[in-house]
Amino acid sequence: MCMIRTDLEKKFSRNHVTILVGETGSGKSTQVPQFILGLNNGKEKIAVTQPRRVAAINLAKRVADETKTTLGQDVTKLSSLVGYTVRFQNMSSAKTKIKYLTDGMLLRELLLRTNLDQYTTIILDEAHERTIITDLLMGFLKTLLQRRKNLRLIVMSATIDADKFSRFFDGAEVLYVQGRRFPVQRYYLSKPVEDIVDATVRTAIQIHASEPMGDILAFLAGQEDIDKAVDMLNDMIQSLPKGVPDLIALPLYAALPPQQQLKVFEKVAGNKRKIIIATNIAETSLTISGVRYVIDGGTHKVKVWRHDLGLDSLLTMPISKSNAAQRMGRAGREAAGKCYRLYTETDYYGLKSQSEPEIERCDVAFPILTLKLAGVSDVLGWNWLERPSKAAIIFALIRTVMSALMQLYALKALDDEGQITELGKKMAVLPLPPHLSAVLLDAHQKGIADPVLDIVSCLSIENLIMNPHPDKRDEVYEKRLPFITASGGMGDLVVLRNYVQHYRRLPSSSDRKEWCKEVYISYRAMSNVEKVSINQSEQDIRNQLESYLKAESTNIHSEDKSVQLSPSVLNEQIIQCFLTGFLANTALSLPGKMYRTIAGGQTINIHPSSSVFGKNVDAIMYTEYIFTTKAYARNVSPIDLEWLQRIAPHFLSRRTAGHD
DNA sequence: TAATGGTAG
Repeated sequence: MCMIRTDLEKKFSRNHVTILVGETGSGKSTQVPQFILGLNNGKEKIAVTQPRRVAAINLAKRVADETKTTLGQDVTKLSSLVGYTVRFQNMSSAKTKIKYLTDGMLLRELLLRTNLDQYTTIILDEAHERTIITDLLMGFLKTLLQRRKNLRLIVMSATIDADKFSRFFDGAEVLYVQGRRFPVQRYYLSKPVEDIVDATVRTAIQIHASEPMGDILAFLAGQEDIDKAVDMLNDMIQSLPKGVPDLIALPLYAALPPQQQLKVFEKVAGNKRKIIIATNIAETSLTISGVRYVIDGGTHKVKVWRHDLGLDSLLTMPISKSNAAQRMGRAGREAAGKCYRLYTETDYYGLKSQSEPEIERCDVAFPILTLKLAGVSDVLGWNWLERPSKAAIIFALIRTVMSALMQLYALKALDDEGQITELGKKMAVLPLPPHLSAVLLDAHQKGIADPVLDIVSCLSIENLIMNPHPDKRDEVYEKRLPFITASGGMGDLVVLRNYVQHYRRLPSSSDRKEWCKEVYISYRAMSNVEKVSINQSEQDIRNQLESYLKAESTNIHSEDKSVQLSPSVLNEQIIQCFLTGFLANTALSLPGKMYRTIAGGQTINIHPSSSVFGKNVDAIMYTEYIFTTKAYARNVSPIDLEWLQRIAPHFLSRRTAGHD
């Protein structure tokens, strides 16, 4: 770091709030906490937040190495100076001096113990990524600093947002540190290309034929393009002239089975070169050593919340300059590198300097409920980091916040005056999106939490059911068929529960692994849904949710009734619980296998991956609604119109007036 | 009969 330690220490001990600017890899995430620890004879207690779990865990391990201490909970070890806390693992104790944690964890601590008295210093790392949670933390911390005059805050960021952060914290001092990085040569296209997959493949072959050894990392937007590029490269490799080294093409995206993901980290033996074709997972989340060449396709997929329709859409969009810089940097981590941008230099200068913060593009039901829980009544006037300057932004914010408030009102989390209800408080504490919290609490009240927990746990984990490569599709679907048949046409939620029940009944972990592989379900994800044996420091989702419910049961009558019910009656009741959370996601049959949503009157189709696809049912409920080539409902269950009439008579009669 | 950027609790 170019700024010397004593200078930084002087500034940190004097400043209430400091903005520290430095590129990823400058060592600030491991060094700064150790500087702080030295300030006050080791009396400091430091929380360092990270947007991602892996980063929190790895940083804690590195600092433990550097300080020659062991990580952990074990308080008998005097040396347990460094620890970490993430959702599934707590490796920290009351003695931990430097605690790395995900920003979501710090947010929970803040909501449960408002003053964060256990810390003397809070370090928010990677603040420039502008996740919803980091943004919320900054707002809450700004208020907290007024109450806790002795609390030190350090916001660490890449260059771009430093001034904005400084202004937000009333002109906090901005300090700069420089990391060690190698130069990366940039190349642009002279004119735009039409087929980005083809251009990526040709660039890769050209690098391979003419450049010195070193691995290649290429960025494309999605799984489809990546699989296509890998297939094309594998075909072309066959016809490489003799004497040219071997080229090994590997895909990388989150929905890929973990085993295949690991392959990108393996060193290739001998005279060979690796090319990894990845989504933006390789931009921040995974670092692959040995990369000297980057090919940047210039696009990524972003989730955009259409509050007018109440649906998420996934769009392929141009990246921002800061994404481009991050991608380029991947070529210069170990030595000088080269970056091939598959767009023109003019196009580059036309890119936005950064992507829109998450809070501006996503469903804000969760952040709004969080603010309400924290006692904020005027959510529009709250000190949002994004101080809206343009009327358009204010308008968008109002519309987004209003639709989130309406959703929360419909879920009975807010009352007529917009105040948080008792139910809303319980919902806000559960680590689930508001809709799923509503479902689970309803199930708990009805005494069927047990089976609903199976399903809710599955829905709240990412990349559980994987998408097989087209070659293997039929084979995998055949293995899944018995579980679909066993659902008796009750829909995808019941199918999901059939999977969990089967998994649970398998006798050994190798059986479970093997079965997951057959049906293309992620074993790693499934073991987070439900771990069969649990260490003290580990918890799975099902257990975590169950313990929240137990803490709630003092005033709710809830003995488990699910075992007394026949399977079909139970399944009906399960779906009725989901209706209380997903009332807005219901649709009635139209001629021609189309459906019309009850709430908005839009036409939608059942996604072909659903077990209800092609069936003739009067009405459906779905937990996911996405727009790709058409509007699709995914995760679909048939529903009975009587249930709707019973649960929400007003909703149904008002909405279907005129429907014939 | 079509298709799933990445995170977090």
